Amino acid sequence: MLRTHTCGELKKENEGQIVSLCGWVSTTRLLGKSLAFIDLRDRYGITQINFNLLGKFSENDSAEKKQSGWESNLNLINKLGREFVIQVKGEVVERKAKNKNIPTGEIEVEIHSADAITILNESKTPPFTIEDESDGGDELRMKYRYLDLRRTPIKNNLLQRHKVGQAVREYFDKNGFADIETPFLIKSTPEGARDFVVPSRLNPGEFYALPQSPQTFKQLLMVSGFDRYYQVVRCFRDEDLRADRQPEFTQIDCEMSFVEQEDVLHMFEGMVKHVFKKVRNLDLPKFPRMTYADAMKYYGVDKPDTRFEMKIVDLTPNPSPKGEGSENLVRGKGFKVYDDAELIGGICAKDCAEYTRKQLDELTEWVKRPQIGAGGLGYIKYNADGTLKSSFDKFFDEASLKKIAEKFSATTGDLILILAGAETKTRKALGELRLEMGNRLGLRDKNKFECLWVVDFPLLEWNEEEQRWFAMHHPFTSPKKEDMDWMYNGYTEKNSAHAPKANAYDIVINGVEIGGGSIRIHNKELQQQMFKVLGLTKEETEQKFSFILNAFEYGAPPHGGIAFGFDRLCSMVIANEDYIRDYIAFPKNNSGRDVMLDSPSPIDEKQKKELGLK
RNA sequence: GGACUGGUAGUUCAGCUGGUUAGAAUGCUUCCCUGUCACGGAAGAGGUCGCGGGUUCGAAUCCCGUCCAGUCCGCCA
Repeated sequence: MLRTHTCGELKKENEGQIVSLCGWVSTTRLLGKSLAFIDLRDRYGITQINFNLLGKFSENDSAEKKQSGWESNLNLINKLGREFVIQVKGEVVERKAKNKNIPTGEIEVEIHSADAITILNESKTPPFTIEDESDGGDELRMKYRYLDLRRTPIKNNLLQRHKVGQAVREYFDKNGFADIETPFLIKSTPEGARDFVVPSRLNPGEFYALPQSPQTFKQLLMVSGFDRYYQVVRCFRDEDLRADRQPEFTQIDCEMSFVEQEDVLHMFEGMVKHVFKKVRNLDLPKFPRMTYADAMKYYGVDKPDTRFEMKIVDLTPNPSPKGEGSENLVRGKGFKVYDDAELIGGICAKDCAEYTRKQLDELTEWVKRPQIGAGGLGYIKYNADGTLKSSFDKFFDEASLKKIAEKFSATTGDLILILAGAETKTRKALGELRLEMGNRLGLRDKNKFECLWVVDFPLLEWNEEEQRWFAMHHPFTSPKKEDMDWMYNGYTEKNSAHAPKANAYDIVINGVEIGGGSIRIHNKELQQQMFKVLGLTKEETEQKFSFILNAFEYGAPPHGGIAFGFDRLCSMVIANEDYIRDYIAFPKNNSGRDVMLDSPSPIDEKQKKELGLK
């Protein structure tokens, strides 16, 4: 070993020891001609080297010897640049001036001669500073990712990610789950995301697909009798990227046999709790359940951020057959927008009645952006003096406004924001507005973790454009028992009004979808019927899915499972954020490029020919 | 496929209602400094203002196009 210790472990107890350290020169500080400090950094920390440039000589040593020793010391310290890799041998001594900010701050390693330092490798000046707060932009940091990974925050993210992974494996092992690998070179299937595809040299003109997830394999493993399976596995989807989406990402893929939905929720809630306990020492309370319908109704999304309330209030008269909200508070006042709107809804922002015209105009512009797409923004200010002021005063008297305010349980000082328009779009816009207000009011607390299960997802959605049904989760999801009849007789209806519900569930933390799963179909006839409902012909079904249909003929057990986005789970557990690139060692940029490798790249003609591509 | 924001020194940014020699900080180089730890002080080098075209006496600045990056929408079973 070139070192006896790491740069993070020397403490006062080590005083007097002769040690050898290896690491990267973080900074050098030269103070005059006789004293220099070197911050030596490795994965474990930083240790200060105290370099006495005058050297250590006995009285008998000649002046020339002292002079040349000093000169070579000075030469060396001037030569040492940032990120040089060096080995240092010296004595651990207590510091005269201690640094309370670092764990090794009580000691330093003292050296007197250039001979104590071996340059193991030189370094060019790095293009950005290797510090906690780097001056480097994203693109540059990605290009020199190996340098970025030297920075403490990113390094810690990866080490914490390792801990999350260990906690996951520990939990599964303890609960009898077997880690079984599944292939990467598989078959392209319709439905779902776009496949990444790999040409086959041995079978010219034919292609493998990379798995979007090991879905069918894990089901086959259930048929094989491995009743508890998991895998931390790479998945591939050729879709556009986002801050929380990479073309290759890691799933914690899980499946269990002989279970019902409740068993699955219980088991994997346990896993998430275990991870939070192990990594952050947090004890999470039991995760609440919310139906998909309620999530959409009160939060405008299927992944509500429940760290704050501000639920959506529906003002549409007779919005549902049950007659909820049937009281007419908005129609027939002469305000055409509300008379015509399919949905009128709003949120109540606590203590925002003081919002200025400028702030409201800004919010209006915000909701009118094409990404949100609202036509406009209505508001009611419940002033501190009890009066009410709205953007539609022309049409509403104060009593009417008061009634609306009551519906929101608003009190003086509150601001009610109202959107109106087509139902789906408006509901979504309200959800976005709610999150935006949550941001502005600082309600999305970084120290808070609110987990919940969203359950009872619709099994299928009618797609108007393609005039066919789409599986909301995936085509292997089983319908709820009470909707079984629909699968055979109801599906000819071409709208989502009576669409069946599924035994499908998502786990959501702070408004981020961390994982999702379902109880699967394990019956061949039902699976065939599902493909039929989805518009696949018999031939397509046979060609694409015969393997799983065949398997179902040989005693498939009832089974269900879940898959977690491991990258998202990590970014959430480690930093409570929704940006995964800093938790992946070598991520890709917005256009799916690896800017370090400059990949993807063209291949040469010979290679293409060999693969049957030309 | 679309919306928005950005692209100026090695780096992060300012300058952008057109007009001297395009600035700051940081990094880099040299010198000074014996307890620093974001060390301090002095000096210096460093620029195809993303690219192409246009308007103009004159463009980093205005216009058009284009490329790249980021965030979002669509998309992501």
